[in-house]
Amino acid sequence: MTKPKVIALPRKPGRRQGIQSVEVAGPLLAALAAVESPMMLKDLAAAARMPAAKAHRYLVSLARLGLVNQDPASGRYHLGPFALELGVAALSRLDAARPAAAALEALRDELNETVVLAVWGPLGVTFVRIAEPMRAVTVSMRTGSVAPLTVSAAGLVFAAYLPPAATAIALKREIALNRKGALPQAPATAEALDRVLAQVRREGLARAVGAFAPGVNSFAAPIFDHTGRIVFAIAVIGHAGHLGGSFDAPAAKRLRAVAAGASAQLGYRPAA
Amino acid sequence: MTKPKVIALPRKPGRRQGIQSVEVAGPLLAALAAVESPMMLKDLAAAARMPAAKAHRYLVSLARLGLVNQDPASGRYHLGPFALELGVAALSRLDAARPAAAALEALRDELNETVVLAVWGPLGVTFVRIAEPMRAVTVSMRTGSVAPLTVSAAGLVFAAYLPPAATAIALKREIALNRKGALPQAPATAEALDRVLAQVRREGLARAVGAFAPGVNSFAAPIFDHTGRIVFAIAVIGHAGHLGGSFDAPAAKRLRAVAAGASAQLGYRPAA
DNA sequence: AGTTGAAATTACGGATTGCGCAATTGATTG
DNA sequence: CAATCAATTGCGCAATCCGTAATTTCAACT
Repeated sequence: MTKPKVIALPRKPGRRQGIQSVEVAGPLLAALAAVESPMMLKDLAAAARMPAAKAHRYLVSLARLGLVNQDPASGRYHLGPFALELGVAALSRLDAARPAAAALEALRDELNETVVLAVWGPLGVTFVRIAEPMRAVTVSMRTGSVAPLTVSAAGLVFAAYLPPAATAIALKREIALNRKGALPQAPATAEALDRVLAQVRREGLARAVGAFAPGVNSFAAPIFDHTGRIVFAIAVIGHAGHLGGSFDAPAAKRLRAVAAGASAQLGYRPAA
Repeated sequence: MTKPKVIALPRKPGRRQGIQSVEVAGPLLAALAAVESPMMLKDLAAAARMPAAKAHRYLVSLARLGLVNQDPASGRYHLGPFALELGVAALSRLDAARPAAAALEALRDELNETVVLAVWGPLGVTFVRIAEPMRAVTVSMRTGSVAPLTVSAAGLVFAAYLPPAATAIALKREIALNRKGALPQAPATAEALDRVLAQVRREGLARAVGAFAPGVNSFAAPIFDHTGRIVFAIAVIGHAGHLGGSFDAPAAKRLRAVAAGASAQLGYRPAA
C-alpha cells in the first residue's frame, strides 16, 4: 500500500512565498556582522543555530558572492568585499531624515502626543520637524524654534551626547543665565549639570518637567548615525497627566525603543 | 525495464558544494547596489537575467532579512537597513579603517577644517566618514554623498591611483558631462584629464578649487594598504582664504604627511 | 465612471536541490 | 607518532524551487 505523495501544503496562508535558502543565510551574515574578529565555522554555526555542515555549504556560496571571506590560512570567516560594497551603496542612498521622520510619525500616532525632531544647528538645538496628534488641544510648537540646552529634554540629550567641545561655550552661558533665572530646577552650576547629564547617559533618555509650561512634561532620546555621532534628538511633549514623569512611563519606554530603531536604520551599532 | 533514477552527478569535480539559491540572490543585490534610485521588479529581473516571477520570490526573502526594502507606495525595491549594517561592519573590520579614522580626526583638530574620508564604492567616490571642526560656520558635508571623479579632489585621487579598468567607464561619462558643464576648470578631454592626473601622481596630492562651491577649496591624498592599492582618500575642505590653494600650503603639507603616516600603519612601503 | 494596459504577485506539479548523518580529510598539539 | 578537534564531503530521501500561465493590483487614460 502506497501513501499518497502529496500530503499537505504547509505554507501558512497570507505569508508571501519566498526562498527558504535565502532566509537561512541571513543569520550567518548577522552573526558575522555582530563580531569584531573572524569566526570559526562551528561558532558561526552555533550562533546561527544550525549544524556545521549546513553552515559550511551556505558559507561556500556566500564566499562565491564575495559577501564572505575565508582566510585561507586559518579557515576562519569574515565579511567580504561585496558586503562593503553593499553598505557603501546603501549609505549613499540614505537620507538620515527619512528614518527619523518615519519614527516621528509612528510615535505621534502611537502615543497621540506632540512629537518633535531636533538637530544641533548654528543657533543651538533647533526643532526641524513637528508631528501633532489630531486633537483639539495640543502643546503647540513651531519648526525653527530654538530650545535651551540645559532645561529642555532635547537640549539635554545633545548636551549629553555631543562632544564637549561643541557645546562648551553655550553651556557656560546658559549656566550663568540659570543662576538668575526663573526655573528652580534648572541646573545652575557645572556640577549640577554634570549630574543631570550622567543620568541622561545612564537612562538613554532625558526628561524635562515643566520646562515649556507648567504641567507640561517632555522626554527626549538621541538618534545616532553609523559613525556613532548624534544626529537628531526626538522628543515627546505632553501634559504631565497623560505622559507621566518617570523614566519607566510607557511613553518613555516607547520613545527609547523608537529612537533605537531609527538609529539602527542609520547603521548605528550600539556595541561600538 | 526501468531506467535507473540516478543518471549522473552533474556537479563539477573540484567545485565545492554550495547552496544554489544563495548564489542566485547575488546578482539581484549587485544590481541594486549599482544604481542610484529604487528599481522596478522587471528591471531588476532583467539586470539579474532571470524571470520576474523568480526575482520576486527572492526579493521577498531578501526583504524579510532587511537586505532589501520595498517601497510600499511604489512597489520599487532598494537596499535595506541590513545592507547598511553589513557594510558598516565590513568597513570597521577593514584594517584600514582605524588608522584612517584616527588620521581624520587628528587632521581635523590640527587644521580646524572639515576633513572627510572617501572610498571607491559601486556608485563612485563615496564619503563614509566626516569630521567637522567645532565652529559656527563649516563647509557641511553628508556621509554617503557621492563625489565626481574629475573635479573633486578625492575623486581625482581615486582616478589617479585606481587601476584604469576600474574607472574607465565612469571617467568617459564624466568627461562627456564636463564638456557641456558649468565648471570651466573641469577637464573636458582625456588629454586634459591625463595632465591633471599626472600632476596628482607627481605631487601625491590632488587639489580642487571651487568644486563644491565658489571660494571653497580642497586637497586630497591617497591612503594605501600593504598591497599597494588605494583604499581611502582623505580630503580637507575649507574656505580658500584659510586653506590656501598651492601644493605648498601648510594644510597641503600636513595632509600629505598624515596620509603617508596612515599608509605606513597599514604596511604600505612606497615603491622605490 | 469605465476601460485598458502594464506590472506585480500567486497557483500548480514535476524535477532539482538541500538536509541530516556519518565518514574522511586536514591541521594542531601533547 | 598519536590523538584531538575542526573542516569538508558522499549519500539517498524528502522538501524546495522553477517555469508557465493565470490572477490581481494599480494607475492612467477616454
